[in-house]
Amino acid sequence: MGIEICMNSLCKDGSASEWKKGWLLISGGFARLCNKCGLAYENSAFCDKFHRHEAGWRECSNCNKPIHCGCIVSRSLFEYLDFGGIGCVTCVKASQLCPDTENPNRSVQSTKNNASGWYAEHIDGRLPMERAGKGNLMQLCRIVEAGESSSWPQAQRNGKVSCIGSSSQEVKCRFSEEDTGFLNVMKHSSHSSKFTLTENDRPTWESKSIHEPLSLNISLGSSSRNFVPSATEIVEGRLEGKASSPFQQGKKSHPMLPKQTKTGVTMNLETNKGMTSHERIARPPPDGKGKNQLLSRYWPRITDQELEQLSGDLKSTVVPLFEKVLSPSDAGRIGRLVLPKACAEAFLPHISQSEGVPLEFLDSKGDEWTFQFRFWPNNNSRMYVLEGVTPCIQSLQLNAGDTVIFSRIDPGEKFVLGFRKASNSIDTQDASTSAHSNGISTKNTNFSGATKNLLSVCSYRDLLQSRKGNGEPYLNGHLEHLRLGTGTSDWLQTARCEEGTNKDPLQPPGSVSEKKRTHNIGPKTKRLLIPSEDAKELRLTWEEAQDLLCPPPSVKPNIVTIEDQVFEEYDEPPVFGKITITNAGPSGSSDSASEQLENLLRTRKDSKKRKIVEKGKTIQEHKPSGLEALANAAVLGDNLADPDESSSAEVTTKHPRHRPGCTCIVCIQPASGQGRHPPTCTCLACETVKRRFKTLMMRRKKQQSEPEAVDDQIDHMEEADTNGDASREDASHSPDEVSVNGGQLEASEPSGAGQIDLNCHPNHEDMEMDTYNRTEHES
DNA sequence: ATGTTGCATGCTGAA
DNA sequence: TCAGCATGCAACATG
Repeated sequence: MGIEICMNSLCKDGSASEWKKGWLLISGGFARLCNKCGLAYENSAFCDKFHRHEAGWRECSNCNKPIHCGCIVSRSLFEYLDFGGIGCVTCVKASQLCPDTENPNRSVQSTKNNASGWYAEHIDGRLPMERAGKGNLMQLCRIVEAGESSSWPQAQRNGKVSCIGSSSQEVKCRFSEEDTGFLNVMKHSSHSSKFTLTENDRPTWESKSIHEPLSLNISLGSSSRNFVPSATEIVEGRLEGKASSPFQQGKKSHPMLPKQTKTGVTMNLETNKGMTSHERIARPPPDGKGKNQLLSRYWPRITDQELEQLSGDLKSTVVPLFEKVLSPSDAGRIGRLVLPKACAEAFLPHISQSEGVPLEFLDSKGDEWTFQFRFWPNNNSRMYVLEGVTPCIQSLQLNAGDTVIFSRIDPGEKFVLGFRKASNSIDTQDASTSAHSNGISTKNTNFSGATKNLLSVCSYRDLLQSRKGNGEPYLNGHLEHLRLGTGTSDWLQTARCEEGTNKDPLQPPGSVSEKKRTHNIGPKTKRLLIPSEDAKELRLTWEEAQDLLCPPPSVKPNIVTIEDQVFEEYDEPPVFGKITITNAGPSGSSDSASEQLENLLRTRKDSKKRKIVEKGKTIQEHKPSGLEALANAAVLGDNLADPDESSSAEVTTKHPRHRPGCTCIVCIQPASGQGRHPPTCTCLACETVKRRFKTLMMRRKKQQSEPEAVDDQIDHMEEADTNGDASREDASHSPDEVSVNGGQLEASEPSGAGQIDLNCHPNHEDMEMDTYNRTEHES
């Protein structure tokens, strides 16, 4: 260690016998001061004594006490004020603990004077207790004393982390919530005069020592009655365990202070950026029964901006209560949304009868809904549900995995049902277990007519942008497809646009029917993009596979009936690979792939019924096999051509796997247009079928005699074999059934299925020939 | 046949 | 170990 000198640049005394701690250093630790300078610092007279003639002196806006701003020595001795100017800690403290009734116009909304520095230090994990500035310590102590902090449990502190994923961010979030506690403690009870401190105003050790006993029941973001206990409440120790009903408490509530919801983090960001925070914060629940037991997963995660906007637009307080990730059951047609018991008992009216009570909700579009809030007896307990939510869920186009945010309008007894869309299953999972679900809350609540849009998906997009910019990893994969303007107006505009596109809440454009939704709950089934894994799960009947075909653009098909089955006949091979939903039912073809897929799935049921009806009918033997092969080819991808043809096969746009002149069963569909082919028909199709049947029979005989030789081939045709075997085993099936079985595409490895031949796969031929054989014999 | 309702069951995560 | 909750299911209602 080198020679120690007083860190007062005007002193630099290196011979002091006694040393004192000075101000908190940016790099950590404390300034080392000689006894003389240290005493000056302790007496808050350092700048007065040593910096008297330097620039940067300002006066407290309240008491006019001169403070040397910009000096590290005095950084903890003042706060910046919202409306400009600074306030010395004494005045700040006074305004915190006593509602400013004498000077309501003087906002002491504090931002921070040293935000970035400390913040960065926190992020870095360098949080030495001893780094706390003296003024901060004093300030904190006063606050704590005033708030009887000893009675504050720390229960809520555990939820601090959830909102952010990385460790550093956890720290960040932790501070934010703690700060919120602070904010709440310090805040004024009116909009015009409130004072909030942010993390940087706190000594670092606060988070480790004093905060340990601190409770953040007073939550963040909470506003009203339940959220923000007044200083009086704090002093009286009524913060904790006041399990009075929210409604009861509401009567004594304070107007919500939107800005007070800013957390330390938020404040930091805002201070630094001059803009409203987009941080999505897991807000500890407001005061309410059992709030202490509320799992953090239910903490409402709502950005400050959203909350501000909400409150501003509503001209009232919106109190985020809790949120819940919708389960399939919640989002299903049953119309019952299971409420977390703790949340229900904490924030919703107490109900003694199972029938419950109706509760009025405003959804994000401003629509009013009335849900029955009730419970069921369940294991000597209760299970709380909201009944009749289906229309609302539909209106908001919510699905399993999305998050609904329950808020309350204050004053008033109405609830606000916000939501946050889940972008994918990851979100769904995470959202249920941690706070880093980062969907966007999209809420449009039209109350006063001007702006009905409140929290909404759009705001989530906003968040996305801001956070993605920060490289928040947990946002990856979340709503990347969403874009949002950066400002509130954009946000609202977007929300309104969204609203405008959904004039009919019960039938939102692009929304699937209730039935479809019921059967396709969850993000995965809603995805337009079907990854390969999912695609492999797709199983098509030959009829459905038919939908994968469409005529060449310039070709008009002839209608051919073969064995009571109607075919489209093309002079040229059909284009392959596009779902056209040619027989998709009343709606016909759809524009979007998802709708088409849903139509496809929907019609599958009809197809099966049809097959049952048609059971027993004979079918032209080549027909299913060819289509099966097509179906297989459609799903299984490349290299499906016959080995004999694969070498020369060239993918064309008209018929990707069939070269010109291909004689596959599809390409050679009879051109007679006369319908049913007689058994003696010698058309190309029938001749081919017959020829292949003979080939098949020969191959079978050969297989029986040389099973091993065929096994090799089978190994390369696993998928087709499965189908073929199934067909053979189920010889009693009707041709249609056989075709169905054969046509269903197994989720096989592409490599293994790559040998399926559109033209004359032996096993398929086997199958089809079986069918054909039976058919011929039956006829 | 389909939808609704009330409850039971079993899994999961928290204590 | 147990409470909470997602979901199944039977009884009932409705078309």
